[in-house]
Parts: sequence; C-alpha cells; structure tokens
Amino acid sequence: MPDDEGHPTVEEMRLGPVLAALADPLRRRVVRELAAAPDGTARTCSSFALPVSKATVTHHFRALREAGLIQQVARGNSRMATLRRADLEQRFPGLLGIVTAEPEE
Amino acid sequence: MPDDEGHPTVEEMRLGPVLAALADPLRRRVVRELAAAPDGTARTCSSFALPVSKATVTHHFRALREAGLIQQVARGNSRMATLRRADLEQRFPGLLGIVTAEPEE
DNA sequence: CCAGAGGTACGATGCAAGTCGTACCTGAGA
DNA sequence: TCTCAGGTACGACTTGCATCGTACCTCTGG
Repeated sequence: MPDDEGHPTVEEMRLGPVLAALADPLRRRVVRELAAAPDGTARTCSSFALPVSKATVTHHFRALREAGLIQQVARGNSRMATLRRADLEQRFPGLLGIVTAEPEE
Repeated sequence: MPDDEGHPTVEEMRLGPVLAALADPLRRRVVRELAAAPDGTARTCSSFALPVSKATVTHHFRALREAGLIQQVARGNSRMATLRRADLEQRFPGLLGIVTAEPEE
C-alpha cells in the first residue's frame, strides 16, 4: 500500500502507470534531468523551470510520485524530489536507460 | 516519412508515441503475445480476441502501427500483424523485454 | 454469384488528462 | 512580525482517448 504521500513500494510499481507517466514529454524531461545528475540528487519542483503554471507542475510531480518514479520528501519550506534509481532498475531493468538516451525535445 | 499505411521508419520512431501506445493494457497484451511467439509470427487482429468491438480493435492496431511497434501487411482478406522486433531492439534496446516480463493482467 | 467474415471509416459519447487561475498554507528571511 | 517564495487544493475548461454502432468495402468459400 502506498504511504501517506502516495509513494508505492517497489513491488507495487505497475508498468501501466509508469509508462503513462513517461508518456508525457515534460515528465520525461524531469526524469532525464534527474537521471543525468549524480545518484541521490534532490531538486525542488521549481528548479526544473517547466513552461507551465505552478498548479500544473504539482500535477506532473504527483503523477511521477504515484507511479513510483520519484520520491518527494518535505525539506523545510519545499519538497525535494529524487529519482528512485535503484528501485526502478530493480523493477524495470533498462527502462531508465531508454528514457535517458532520448535526445532533448 | 511514414509510408501509405502509417509505418514509421526506425529513425522516425519517437519515444513519446511508443510509450503512449504501450500505456494501454490491451495494446501491451498484443505486444506481449506477439513477442512470446516465434520471430516473424503474423496474426490477424481478430485472433487476439480482445474484449472490445471491432471498431476499437482497429483503433488500437492503428496506434501500435503508427508508433512503429507492429507492421501490418494486407494478405488477401485480412491484415496480418507482425512485431517489429529487430527495429524496436535497435531503437529502444530492452524495451520489449520490459513489456514481455510483465505478468498477465 | 452470394453470403459472410475480416477490417476500415465515420460520427457520437463519456471520461480522463493537461492546463490554468485563485485561494490558501507553511517555512525562510529581512 | 511580515512578507514572499515554494507547494498544494479546488474548481473549471478543453482536448484527447477509448469506446461503440453503423455503414461500407473486399476477399474467400460454398
């Protein structure tokens, strides 16, 4: 069962929601940028400078979080997002590499 | 440029449409069944016995075809569908394996 | 030749998704 | 303390998607 903030466990990750989350180019961009950074890198939602409103940013990060792609932890004022790299590699080996290999859109 | 029937070339395959096509469980089921069969296996749309109407089946196969996942060739009365296994492995290595590894839904 | 099966095309419908504005809450910092 | 930036919640709107029925085309088999 997902926790209070909607993070599924590794076993709870489903391919359908994961692929649906990655079908959106903005969300793939977030995953790509996190994957390009050192493992464990935590960034705020706003640091990605997505070309949409704040409300829409929240919407996209929820989709990523509930699919299991990222983890969000409250850190003071903001919520830092980290890529669940090891979990993803265990559950869907190679998927992250495919997203990373995609050229900028 | 895609051909008359909407098949993209390997270079034209885009991750977004491919992931969007695979986000649907019915379409993943088609890909899984084709991937489980010997390479080159050609099946008719109706042979998958999808639990939807004929019109919807056509819709799903078009999505798969235009994303580049399958190839459809007219064979007499029907259109045989084959998995573009080698093309997919070249363009998105490992993706097919991830879909295949998914348990029946 | 004709009936039927396999598919497509088109229009309609219902629902989910992406988007936004606004209001609101909560820490950080002046 | 007060202001502001980071996020969330909610409602509204629009677009896209999955779905269907129906009509239609085209082969194949009797």
